[in-house]
Amino acid sequence: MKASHLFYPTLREVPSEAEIVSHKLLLRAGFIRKTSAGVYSYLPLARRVLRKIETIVREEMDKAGGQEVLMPIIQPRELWEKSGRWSVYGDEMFRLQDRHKRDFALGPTHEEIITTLVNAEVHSYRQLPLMLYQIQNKYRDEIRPRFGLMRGREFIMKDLYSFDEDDAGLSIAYQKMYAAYCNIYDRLNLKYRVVEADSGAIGGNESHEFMVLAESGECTVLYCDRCDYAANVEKAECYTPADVAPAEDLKPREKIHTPGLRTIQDLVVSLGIPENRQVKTLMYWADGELAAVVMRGDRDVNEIKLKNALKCNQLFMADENMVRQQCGAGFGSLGPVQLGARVYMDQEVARMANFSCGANQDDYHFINVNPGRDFVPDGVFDLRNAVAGDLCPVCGGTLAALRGIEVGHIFKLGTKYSDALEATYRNAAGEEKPMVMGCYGIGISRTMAAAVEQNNDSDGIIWPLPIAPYQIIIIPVNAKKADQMQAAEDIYRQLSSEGWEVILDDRDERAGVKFKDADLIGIPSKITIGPKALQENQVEVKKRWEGGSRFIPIEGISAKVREIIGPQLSTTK
RNA sequence: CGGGGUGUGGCGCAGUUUGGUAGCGCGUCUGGUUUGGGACCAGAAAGUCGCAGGUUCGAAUCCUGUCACCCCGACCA
Repeated sequence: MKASHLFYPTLREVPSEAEIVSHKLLLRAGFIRKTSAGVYSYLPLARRVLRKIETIVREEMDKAGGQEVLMPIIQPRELWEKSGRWSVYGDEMFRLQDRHKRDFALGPTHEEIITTLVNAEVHSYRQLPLMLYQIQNKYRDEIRPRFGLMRGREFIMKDLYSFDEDDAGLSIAYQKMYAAYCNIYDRLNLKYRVVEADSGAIGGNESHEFMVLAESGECTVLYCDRCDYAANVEKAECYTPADVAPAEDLKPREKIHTPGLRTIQDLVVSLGIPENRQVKTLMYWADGELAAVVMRGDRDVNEIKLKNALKCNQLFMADENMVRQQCGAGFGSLGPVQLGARVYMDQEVARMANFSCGANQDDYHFINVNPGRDFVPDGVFDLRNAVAGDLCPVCGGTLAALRGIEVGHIFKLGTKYSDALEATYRNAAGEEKPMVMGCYGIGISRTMAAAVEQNNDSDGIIWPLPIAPYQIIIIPVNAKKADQMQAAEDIYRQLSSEGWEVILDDRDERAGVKFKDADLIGIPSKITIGPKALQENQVEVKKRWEGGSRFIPIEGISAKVREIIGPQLSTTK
């Protein structure tokens, strides 16, 4: 491709809307343009990258036994009523009406469609197992779209759905997908980790997330330094050794006057009580009932764990006025001792002794409170977020934390959707059984952003070779010099004919401009044709991902290029 | 939805407090000089100041309403 014809409008300045590096660079390098909040156009360079990611994903899905389909984006309300998700999905679903005022949704996901399809066509165990997948746009009216492609309202996603006779079949499918996903991220050349995850609203039991590691990641990943335990912070268990008892004598409880002191920090500052000797009490509204969560002062509540522990459907922070009515004190003065609500205690608190907490009376706190003696909780669970430094729940090693971008997520769904949508089959014994399902997603457009997030420098993007929009860019230093252009054309034709994807920057720009653009758009290797080297029939080859360059003779350039850049990749458009 | 902020040539911004009919840098176009890391000189084009109403002799500027976008939070691939 000649740069003079390539549509890649680069920007010198960063559009003010961009916050994170992938968003800034994809805009600046002419890969994407925004149409509306969370909705983007993909320009030619981006299209090529997306296609390469898709190709790798497709190859691995096919290899694992998947078959590609294409399904409607516009989906009728009835389908979503059947699964019960028309109301559950709420405002996050884009909804529209046709001319007859019939309701439709823009598909946020395709469980309903695919299950209905399979239900209609699959009736016998002889037709199972079955793995179908699609790569297409999905729509979620996010509360707050942000970070460019990272959290869009329209995004490209691969979803594969597996249908099996039983749990054993599902496990096989799940393992195949797990392996396929590892292959995919290996082939994409991205640094990632697989973590245990909560399966959330989609349902099911076992679930793993694939996290591309990057500073700007929205997820916190905890992993063990000794074994291969790794989990999303939402899921990571906090391991509390059972044998550790409080190592101090219990002191008598005292009520102290603490005018105006409301926060953990207030008590640290005014009374010198460290955060980890305090307990905080947070009030939740769980399925219409007030629930207090009691936790060490420096910890954060994990609402997913809480929701799972209480087995409730709806959970949100309680309103202060309501709490005051029922408990007699405001948020900053609550404690588990004789509280007018059910008390759920984080397991860590059981190991604490002589801590301080609110006295359920404004401007008063207790000190030297002890669980068991001063109050008995209605339940003790693991309710806090794990943090770096915690003990590994598997081997007792130490957990460390990393930031990650969730680019893939695999679930065992079980029979949740097949029950709701009556996707059944006849087994060998002639019995009617629900199919056992799994679903496996990869954010394609998000993966592109994640790749940039992980691979960039102050000059721009550094595409991993397997997904680079082009692999080589040829830059004649001066487009007006016929000998340079001639050499550039020759090399361009030769490398292109050998299957390399090459840009020839034939624009009549100064060398600096061409170098800057080449670096910005992140082409992995650059061949510069300058006057001095050309006299000796040489050109300069430079890799985007490392400093330094080398001069090589034009004669026999293909072999040299292969040697320097790497073997020609099989990935096709 | 709550809190904060911004809308002014393609991009980044100033001007708004104190009303007088729009300016800077980058980019674009023309000509010339340049040519190994975002050149220089000369000239030019391009803006209903987000939109609608109002106040005023006069509104980018004041008032009312409205829309869009960004950031923080609750939610999520």
